[in-house]
Amino acid sequence: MSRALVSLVMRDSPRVSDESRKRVTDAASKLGYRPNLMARNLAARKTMTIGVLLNDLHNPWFAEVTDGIHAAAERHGYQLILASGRRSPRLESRALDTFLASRVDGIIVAGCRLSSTRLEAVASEVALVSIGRAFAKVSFGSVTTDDAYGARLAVEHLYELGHRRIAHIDGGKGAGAAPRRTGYLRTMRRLGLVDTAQVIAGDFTEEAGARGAERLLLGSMLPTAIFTANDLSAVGTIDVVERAGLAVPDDVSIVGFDNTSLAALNHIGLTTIDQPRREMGAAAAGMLIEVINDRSELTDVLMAPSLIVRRTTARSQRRERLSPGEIRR
Amino acid sequence: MSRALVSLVMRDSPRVSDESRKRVTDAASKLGYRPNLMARNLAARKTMTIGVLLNDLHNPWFAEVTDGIHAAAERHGYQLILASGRRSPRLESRALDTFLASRVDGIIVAGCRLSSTRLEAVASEVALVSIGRAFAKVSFGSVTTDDAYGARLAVEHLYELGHRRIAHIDGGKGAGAAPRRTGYLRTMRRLGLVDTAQVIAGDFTEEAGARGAERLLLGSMLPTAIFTANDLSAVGTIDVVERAGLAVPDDVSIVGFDNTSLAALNHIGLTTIDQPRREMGAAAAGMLIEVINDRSELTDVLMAPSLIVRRTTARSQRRERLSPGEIRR
DNA sequence: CCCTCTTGGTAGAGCGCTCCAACTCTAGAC
DNA sequence: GTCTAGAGTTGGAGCGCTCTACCAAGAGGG
Repeated sequence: MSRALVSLVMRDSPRVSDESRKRVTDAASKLGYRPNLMARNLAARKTMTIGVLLNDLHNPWFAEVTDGIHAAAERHGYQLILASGRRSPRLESRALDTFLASRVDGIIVAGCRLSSTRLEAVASEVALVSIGRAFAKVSFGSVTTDDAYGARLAVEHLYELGHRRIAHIDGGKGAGAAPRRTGYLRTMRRLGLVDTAQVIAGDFTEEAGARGAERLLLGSMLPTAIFTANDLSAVGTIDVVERAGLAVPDDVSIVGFDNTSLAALNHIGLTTIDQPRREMGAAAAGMLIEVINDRSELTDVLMAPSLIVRRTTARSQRRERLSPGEIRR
Repeated sequence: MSRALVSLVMRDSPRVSDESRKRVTDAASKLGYRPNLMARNLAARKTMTIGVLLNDLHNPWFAEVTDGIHAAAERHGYQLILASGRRSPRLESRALDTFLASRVDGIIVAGCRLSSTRLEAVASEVALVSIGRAFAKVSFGSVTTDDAYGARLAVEHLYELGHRRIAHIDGGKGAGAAPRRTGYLRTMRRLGLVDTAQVIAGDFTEEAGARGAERLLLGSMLPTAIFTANDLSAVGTIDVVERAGLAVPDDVSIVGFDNTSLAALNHIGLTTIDQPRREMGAAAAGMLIEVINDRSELTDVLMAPSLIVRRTTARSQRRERLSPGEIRR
């Protein structure tokens, strides 16, 4: 048997007779032979692998997006290699270099904080899709939720419940933070609430949500509702608000963003804006694979968010403003 | 300049003069040259890569263990490739095949559900360390917490608070579930509580915690305390208990296991058994790298768990048993 | 009976690196 | 002035595959 024959069997080509296929597989299992992926990829000049860069393994959002990517990739015979950026642009950048050096066929970055210039450079070498963050005029694709619209849904929900003093704890430079912030501000303006709008700086973490809540409690204008940039922040905010002796939602209503498994925990029951996370992952992987196989072009896909009402929002009590002294007992 | 010289520069060998090093790097950046990892690994017969198999991206425990692995690997110049088993042994097994085909230098499996036979087969090809689950008489290493002792800490804590009817919602076939179960049973026996001991089947998920709690509420012997196999289950249990109109910890105390970020959320404030997750990851990676470089042998490392008291446990009210009717209002 | 076509198989070049042995220079030792 | 010892560099083999020819043999057509 020739080397080439074995190669054909391993790639299960139809050009082999059943007899020699059997002979090869028998011999292979007897010898414990296992094709060397590196040699194969080197010779074939493709890897059937997609590199997936996750920004923060600690945020359940990424786990759920990954599930969607995984499902779509598997359907097309692609493998995944994951890397965690651990919320550090330096590590993110390094992970991308590794992907490029490994000659992955395509890259998906989820919630990536890297500059469009850096991503553009990567995209010039291999097809790339960004999830959760869109970029203007770039040569790579994106799959995002309409974050601005999501923010609008959140604010309108609170408005309909009678809230007028609605604050926003934002996501800083995080993916999707900017459109959520502007969506909040635009909606507040449209509803005639410019005077009471306030944006507190955050960064998508629980701690940021807690710090933001502390600043609001100390401030001169205590809001009756808080819209946070994501669920993780919302949980931090709830903690601080409750510890200050205020009740959620009776004294302060809170809306998160993402509808991660965290928000869905009954014990938390967070009202939030849903992103179709699995679908986003699947859409990104699907588009990427089409592009890898030259069947289509990279585009920007916008998914529709929706409001999920749980137990952290309620009708505003319109109670008079409390002084900080009364609150922090 | 010869190919070999470029190769030396790329691996920054000390045997190159500063002058030619500069010439090479200049030319490389001008041409946008990027070493091909596959070719390098193929020729070098090593990959400087560790494959990490995570059982469930949705459980924060894995994110935290991965942080530890990452830190140790980076310190020694090793890269990580992650794979998610998505709680399915079939996918776990396939991911291991991919690792082997990619010729990773070592493998770490975290919370893996695969049989010792299967892992043994993998370990015969490449160094392997299991985190969170120990195996008897095998040729691969492990890093685990003393789960039985952790369970004992939990039960003793509850006992000291005056609880006598303590139930356990277990982790089924999950990693570490068995020793936690036996640790619970042994301690109950030692404390003379055999009669009231009861183990409810679970599987380390929130849903399992919820279902387990439902069964306990319907059962004839309502416990005053519940020890769950992990934090995720504990959260599910809390939900159901509270929804049934009982207060945690006033009516029912609850202890989790793992001390994940979930337990630490102030809003949850779960009393739990801490596992040094980062240290476990770091120890596993450290041991693996030592073995890869033939500097030591694989061993079984046992870490000490500790009790973290938060707000889901309190002194038993020793109230008389409620009938199911009274409870589920 | 010759020719073409198809099916199943094979030889050999090459993918882009590393590694080894060997080679060329200096520079210092005696 | 010769010898030796590095320091720096290089050619070539080889890692384990795929891929592009190309070949042999039997089937079918005229």
